Amino acid sequence: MLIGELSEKTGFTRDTIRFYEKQGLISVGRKERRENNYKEYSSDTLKRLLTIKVIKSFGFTLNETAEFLELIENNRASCDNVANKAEEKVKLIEAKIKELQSLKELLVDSVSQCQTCCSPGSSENCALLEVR
Amino acid sequence: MLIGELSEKTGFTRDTIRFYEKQGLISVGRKERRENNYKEYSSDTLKRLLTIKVIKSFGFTLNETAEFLELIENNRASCDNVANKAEEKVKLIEAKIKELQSLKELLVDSVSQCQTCCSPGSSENCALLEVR
DNA sequence: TTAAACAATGGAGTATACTCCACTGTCAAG
DNA sequence: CTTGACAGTGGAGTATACTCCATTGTTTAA
Repeated sequence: MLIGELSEKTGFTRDTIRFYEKQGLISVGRKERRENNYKEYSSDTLKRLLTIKVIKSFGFTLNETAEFLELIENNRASCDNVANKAEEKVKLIEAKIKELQSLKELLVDSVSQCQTCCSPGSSENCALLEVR
Repeated sequence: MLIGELSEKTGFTRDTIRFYEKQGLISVGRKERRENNYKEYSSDTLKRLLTIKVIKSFGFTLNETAEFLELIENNRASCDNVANKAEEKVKLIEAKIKELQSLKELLVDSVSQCQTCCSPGSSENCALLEVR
């Protein structure tokens, strides 16, 4: 199929598919062309792109996705391997959540301080922005 | 003071200070130069950079920081204004946390499915990466 | 036939926040 | 005097994931 059809079937834009091709996530051999030089994308490529979509939906980056794809290609994407990577990602997410929680608390504290640090309607700049 | 001293006092690198200057977050007038053309940074600039540091520590972007700085310059950085912006940021953070929680759950669910979708030691690729 | 859509390629831009590089000039210490 | 650190400027790169632009060629439908 041509890139337009592939785009339709995968939900990725043509440009994104071209980008992935450039990044090496998918490939089209020189021989896989029509007479007019248009690239003929195989159903394997379609499947691969849909797999990419799944992996990305788990929050993995393109680089990480590429790693998964390599495991799949080598038939080494076992549940162990996948679960390990997923657990690592879970840890990163937990850390990020923690970080955001801290930031949120800092902001909430700041806001509540803010409601007491100036008299209402005061035209002074907020003391919270002052150097600490 | 020269940029090296300013860098030391603020914790920002020289390059970062130059970057902020280029972005317009701080400025040095043509007249504020030494005879050798070295920029003379005022204590006001020092204070401004330290304020930038505070605002950034609240999780605001450089663009948002610039908005705050403008409010401060115009003596309009009242507690109301600041609190409003902080509350907006809190909402964004809450949304992001929610998003990350969902992703985490998806991954945790996937991992636990992973432990039942293949028999131990199986050499098959994990079915979780299959198209859904 | 014509115009629009589609395909290809190469290159650059977007957003964000820096960071590095190359080069020239100045200053300070050995 | 010499060398290394510091200052200036302009330009480009890094990371990430696209997205847009310009141009040329092909196909399709009116």
